[in-house]
Amino acid sequence: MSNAWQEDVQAAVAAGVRISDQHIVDKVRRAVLTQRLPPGTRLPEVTLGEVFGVSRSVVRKALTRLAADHVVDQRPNQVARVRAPSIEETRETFAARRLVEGEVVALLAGQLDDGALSALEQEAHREIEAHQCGDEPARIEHSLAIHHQVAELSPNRVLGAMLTDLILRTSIVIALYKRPSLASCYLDGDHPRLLARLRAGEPEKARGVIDEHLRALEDLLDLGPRETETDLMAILGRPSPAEA
Amino acid sequence: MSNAWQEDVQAAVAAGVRISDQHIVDKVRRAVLTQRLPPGTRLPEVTLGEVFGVSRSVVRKALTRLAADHVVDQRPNQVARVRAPSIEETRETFAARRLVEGEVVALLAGQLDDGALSALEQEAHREIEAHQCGDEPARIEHSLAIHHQVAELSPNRVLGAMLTDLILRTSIVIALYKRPSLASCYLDGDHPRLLARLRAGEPEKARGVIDEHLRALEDLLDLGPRETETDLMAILGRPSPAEA
DNA sequence: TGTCGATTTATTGTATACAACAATACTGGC
DNA sequence: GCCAGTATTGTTGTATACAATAAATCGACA
Repeated sequence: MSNAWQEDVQAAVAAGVRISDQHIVDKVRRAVLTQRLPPGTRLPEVTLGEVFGVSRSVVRKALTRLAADHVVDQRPNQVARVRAPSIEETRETFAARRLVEGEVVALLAGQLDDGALSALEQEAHREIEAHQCGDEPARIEHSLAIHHQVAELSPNRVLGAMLTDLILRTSIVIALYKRPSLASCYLDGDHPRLLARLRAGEPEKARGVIDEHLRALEDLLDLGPRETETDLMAILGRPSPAEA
Repeated sequence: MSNAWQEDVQAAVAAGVRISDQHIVDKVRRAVLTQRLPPGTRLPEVTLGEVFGVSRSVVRKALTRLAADHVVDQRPNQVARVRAPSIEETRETFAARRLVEGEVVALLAGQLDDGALSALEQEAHREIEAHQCGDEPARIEHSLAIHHQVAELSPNRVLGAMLTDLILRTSIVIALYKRPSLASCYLDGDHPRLLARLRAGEPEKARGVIDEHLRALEDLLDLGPRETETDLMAILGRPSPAEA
């Protein structure tokens, strides 16, 4: 029950930081992203309230927003749970992200000033460093930072917001379906290649790089037919897999 | 203050229909869509609660969800208001919808069974009838039904949900920025053309039809430079337009 | 008369109490 | 030992009370 998670929060509370629903949303999102809160985890309102030192009112608002962000499942009269997207939805999420992020980088190609480009290149460089050091959490951090900045920089803010959402959802399912054998989902050179296209102002090439990048990422996941265990269950005619 | 709107709600309450946050969300969404609730309208929690016969708790949840749907603006310590997207955001929303709906219809081309296709064609036919009768509300209803069904039928559910959101947002800004001189935003033959492409199984043609359709729709709006009045205000150096 | 300031009002933020519902555990019968 | 029915517990749904904040109003003063 008691995660290392609670310590951060209690420290924040002790420091007098104002805990609002936004903070809870951020904390939970981050915890889900880093798999400290694995899919299916129950998130009772009172428990969350105790953890954050607020009442259910605040927690409820946070949960509603997290549900809108597809991070948790909120069903009537039932405890909220961390969402566990199906394999099918995972594929669809990747397809959607290819479409949206492809368009965003195409729009961005040749339109970025040197400052933004440099910041991106710095993140890419740090990602490589982190990977060489074997520091996977840091590597993920920098990789996410690149995509996140791309979303932020999108000239089309509507698409940018949609991309932010899709990056979050993709990250969740990557954590969920990553092949255990793989130490990392690092794809060598993809990010520098993308940035080179952006700098060179080649929209379609940039779109192509992103498309390949995301396809390669998806291929790294274990999205094949279910494992033997669950397959047997299905064959034996279990009424409902209880899996969204 | 008292709209015809309230009557429906009070009738529903009298009929013993269970009013939940979902109902409020639907009602407000619909009212915004049909411009019975024009952009900028204040939506105080107590007032809404009285109208629907529920307490603020329920209203708050509904407002939070409506904010997530980009229908209302919910800022801290401030009364929620019906969102008034800017002209820039309007253009971006249309661009996003062209991208997403284009992809969806491309995925759909040649993949629909006759039942779904027939249902769509019936809506298109009824739209034409309504237009010929001069019944604009009905025409909008049928037009929306077509796009809505396309979103529902999307093999990629993630894209489908995104499209549903974009259809709503587009409808809002159409109502907002429609040229007053125009009686209707009807585009002759576009929908039948789309359905023909879907039936024929021509993905790229279908994408092209949607793209043109949405561009034509956008061109029907008054998205030019601001009017003289507001322009003067800007020139005179008003500190902040206070308009999201 | 116009503007600044204080007071009042309107509205949201938060906590809490109770009701309704779901899931679980327990007990009695078979 | 197993199943059904019931009691209990856990959890969410809703309403309400009070605190905190923002907006509006009014009044004093220049």
